[in-house]
Amino acid sequence: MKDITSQQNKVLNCIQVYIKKTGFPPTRADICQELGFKSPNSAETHLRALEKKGFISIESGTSRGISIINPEIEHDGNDYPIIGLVAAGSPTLATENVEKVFNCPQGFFGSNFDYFLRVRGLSMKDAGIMEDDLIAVKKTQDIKNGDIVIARIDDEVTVKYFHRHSPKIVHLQPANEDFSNIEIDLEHTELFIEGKSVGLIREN
Amino acid sequence: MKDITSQQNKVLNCIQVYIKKTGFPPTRADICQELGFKSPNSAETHLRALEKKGFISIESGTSRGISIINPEIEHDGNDYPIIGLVAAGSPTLATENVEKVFNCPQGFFGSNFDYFLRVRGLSMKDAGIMEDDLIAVKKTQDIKNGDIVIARIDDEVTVKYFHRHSPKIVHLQPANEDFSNIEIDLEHTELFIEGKSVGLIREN
DNA sequence: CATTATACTGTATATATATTCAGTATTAAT
DNA sequence: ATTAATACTGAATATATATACAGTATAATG
Repeated sequence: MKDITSQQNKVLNCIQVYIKKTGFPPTRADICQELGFKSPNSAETHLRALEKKGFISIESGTSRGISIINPEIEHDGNDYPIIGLVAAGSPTLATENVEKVFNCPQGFFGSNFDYFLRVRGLSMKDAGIMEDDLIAVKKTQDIKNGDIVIARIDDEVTVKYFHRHSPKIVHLQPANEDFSNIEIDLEHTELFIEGKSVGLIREN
Repeated sequence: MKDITSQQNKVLNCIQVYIKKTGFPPTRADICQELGFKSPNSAETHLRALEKKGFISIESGTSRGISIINPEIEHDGNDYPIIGLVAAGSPTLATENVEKVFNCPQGFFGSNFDYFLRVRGLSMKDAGIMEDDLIAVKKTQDIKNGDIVIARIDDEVTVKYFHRHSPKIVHLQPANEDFSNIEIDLEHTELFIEGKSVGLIREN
């Protein structure tokens, strides 16, 4: 993510606060009023800069068409997004990945979590994780050996047991004898941990 | 919370999905397009009804000024008892069997259900049902072959696949090769079906 | 039976809003 | 030294949008 100037950061914060307060994004004029600008073009240019740098997206010709990209995931109450476990690509909250939202009380699973991941394949079947199950994923890097993690290698996302063999070697173990262990040398391969599983839901 | 009609519910869902997808609320026209209405006034009247009933708030004179009001968390109809799968005895709702209650939105699993059953043992592990999982049980006698049923033989309660071989012979099949099939001759043994599994929750 | 709520179509319009254009000024980079 | 990015004011405008008004029709209610 690119650099952001202090003024642009003010605008970004302003947008976030406005959405939190009202439930919908601000207009150019709203931003001007919040930050004391006198011309809507002040807001416009900041918005275009933020868009160019990838912090927001602006829907052209659409009123209040601002949306924040990759925000801290805020579950506005109790709706959690369900994200399809696509073969390639990060399971981000990019809109095209959100299957639907699922209403779930806070603290449903002991730990808090950020989204649901729809499971594809049977590589974790011996851990009781079946096709189409919903894994409650908590975005965290705090992983212990034996945790079930959502890992990304390049653009491939998988759910596996996490085992650190040595500072540089990590094993991603399936729970299905038909699948083989993945050994990762962190020296040569980039491993990104999206988070870990803190719960599971199955709809029959 | 007041009653909501099915059409109003569609509109409310439409708003939620739209916000989740785009980051901002829909216009009247957007709702019309999503739901197939031909007049913006169709959306308008539904919105006013939803506002009157307290599901949304509408900022007057403001484009996309719709925000969803978080309903009071209803503990009335949404607390389901968790019942321990005891080795002996029927999993009745007698208070002494209720571990605790679990708050869960209505319609959480497609079908309605009556209580949660805490799983003991691994006899259904190949069906992805592990120790300590919570099975959502619907009390019903409407069982098809292949359903996962909660069955009681004398005072023994088990969770198994249901297979009717003949009018008098029922097989209760585990999903674990370490356990053996149970064949029941209804002529000589009494089999009571407590209900069937319609969902599953796992807390890690 | 009259009334109210629901559930729409269709038209019209004031205004809310995005967006472009024309400037000015400062700072960082090439 | 010149370009590019930042950081604004101010005015103008096409259009996106809320919203009122005029109808039609059905079901529920008292």
